[in-house]
Amino acid sequence: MDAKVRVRFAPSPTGGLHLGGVRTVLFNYLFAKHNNGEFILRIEDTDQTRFVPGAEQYIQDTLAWCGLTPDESPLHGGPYGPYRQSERKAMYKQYADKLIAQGNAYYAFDTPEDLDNKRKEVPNFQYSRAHRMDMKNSLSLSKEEVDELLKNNTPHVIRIKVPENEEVSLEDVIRGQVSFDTNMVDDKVLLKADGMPTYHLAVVVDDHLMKITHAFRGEEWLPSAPVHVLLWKYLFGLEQMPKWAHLPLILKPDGNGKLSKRDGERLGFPVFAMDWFDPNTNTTTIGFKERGFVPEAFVNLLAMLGWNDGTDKEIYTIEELIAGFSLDRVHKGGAKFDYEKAKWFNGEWIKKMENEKLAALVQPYFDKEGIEIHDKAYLVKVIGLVKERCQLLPDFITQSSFYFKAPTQIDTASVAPKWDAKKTEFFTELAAIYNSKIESGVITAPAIDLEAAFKDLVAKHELKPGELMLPFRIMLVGGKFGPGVFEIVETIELKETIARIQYSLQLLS
RNA sequence: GGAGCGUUCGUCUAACGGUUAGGACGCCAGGUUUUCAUCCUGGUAAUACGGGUUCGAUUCCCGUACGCUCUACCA
Repeated sequence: MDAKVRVRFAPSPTGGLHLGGVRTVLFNYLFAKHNNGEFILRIEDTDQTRFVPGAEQYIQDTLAWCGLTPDESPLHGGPYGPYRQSERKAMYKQYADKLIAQGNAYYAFDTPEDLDNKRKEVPNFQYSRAHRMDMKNSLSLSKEEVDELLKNNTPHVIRIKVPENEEVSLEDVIRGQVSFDTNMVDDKVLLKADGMPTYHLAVVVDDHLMKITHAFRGEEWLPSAPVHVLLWKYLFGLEQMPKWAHLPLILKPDGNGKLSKRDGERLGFPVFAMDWFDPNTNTTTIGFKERGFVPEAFVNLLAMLGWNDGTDKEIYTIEELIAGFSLDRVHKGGAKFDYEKAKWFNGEWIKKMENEKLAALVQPYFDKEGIEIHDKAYLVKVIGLVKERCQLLPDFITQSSFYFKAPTQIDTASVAPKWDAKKTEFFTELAAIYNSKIESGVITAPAIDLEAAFKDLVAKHELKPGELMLPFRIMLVGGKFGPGVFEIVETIELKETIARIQYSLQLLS
């Protein structure tokens, strides 16, 4: 009973991975690592009609970005492969056959049209004990008829025969005991006409074959859990069944309901982990990564959606999450996603991150803006100067581009009304002083010295510093934002400062 | 319609059956920053409702309401 913990994330490759999906991965991962177990990625691609090229790669890339690397996967391989259900197709049939032989399943020959008609005819139709004898299957037909149909390769499915008047229950790790009346459960299809298993069969067979000890999935699966429990009972025995945990849903911020891609578009925030290009629609949906989230923050904020360790701590490294994670502190209720708080998490992580690491993450955004970085060390320094005012990675562009090139837009409107000849005179002399320093070999000076010199000059001109500071700032960065004025001067150096003073003086004259 | 699950500030959440129901985000006010942001201080705001059980219910039980999920040869 003390088998090694093995968990799996089993997505179907149909599109981008959204918040809920990544959080399921995360909880799997944290649980596995906390218990020194293994985390497996299994691709559930049994529905050929919904297969989307690139989606599997996308899932692997997303896991890699988040740092939630599986121990076994289609990419990494492993002792229980293949890890793609489409490649395991041949394995499932024997289990379906076993169920038939045991009388726990039966062949059904109804066409999709038959089913459609029946659903129209009978209100609230369920393919179950109430109606199964009205349908065309190996329970309602004679043995001869069935043999004939099978011999002729008549398209058919295999359905589970749900027993009558039984109570099926499972002990959910998060929810406690959950019970179902089998009279309310319908005869789900197990093996489709194309020979592929449905999720119901595949999940049970693969979890068994892959020695899964704990099965986590979204709460939306709870209603079909009795089918899975029944299959475990018929196929492998209940004592072999993994422990189930049905995770709470991530809800849309306004109103109720599961968070969807559309909500993100409507409200203006990402829902997918990374950019997802859908080849069918030829559109790209923005991801958290591209919006400027760092993976550490993304993982951190997801962990806090439905779990906490009982303390007030909110910022966690992945190591701390692994150490503290426990399923009995996972919530039952769904959590509405709050983008404002998500950004706060990212801001906290940016503040806490090494400048060098940040520089590497920020560099692509500068490249995209066409801002050339000649000196890596200079970028690292600038990042240290502005990081506490950035929440998302692209904020570094607006907060620091003036360190690399002169602002093109100068907010002269904020200073022009109070501008006069005395100020022009002041800045002209300031530029001249800086120039003479350059001529004597000085490139820059410490901010405190620059400030002292500036104030001396202000006094000499019989002006007030308050009147000059804002104009100076605007000359340097273009607007009312940014770090301390003299820190900027120190960093961009005297020559560049003079150029910016002169440029603005022109605009103001 | 049916089944299952859920419900503490606007949001994320804490609280052995005994707390002035705590923290965080947001918002508001003040301070720091001669800008903005950060930061600091303070404020705002919640146990869905009704019955039990109990000396005492946010907490346990029942009911109601509301919400969600599922109800496919999709997962």
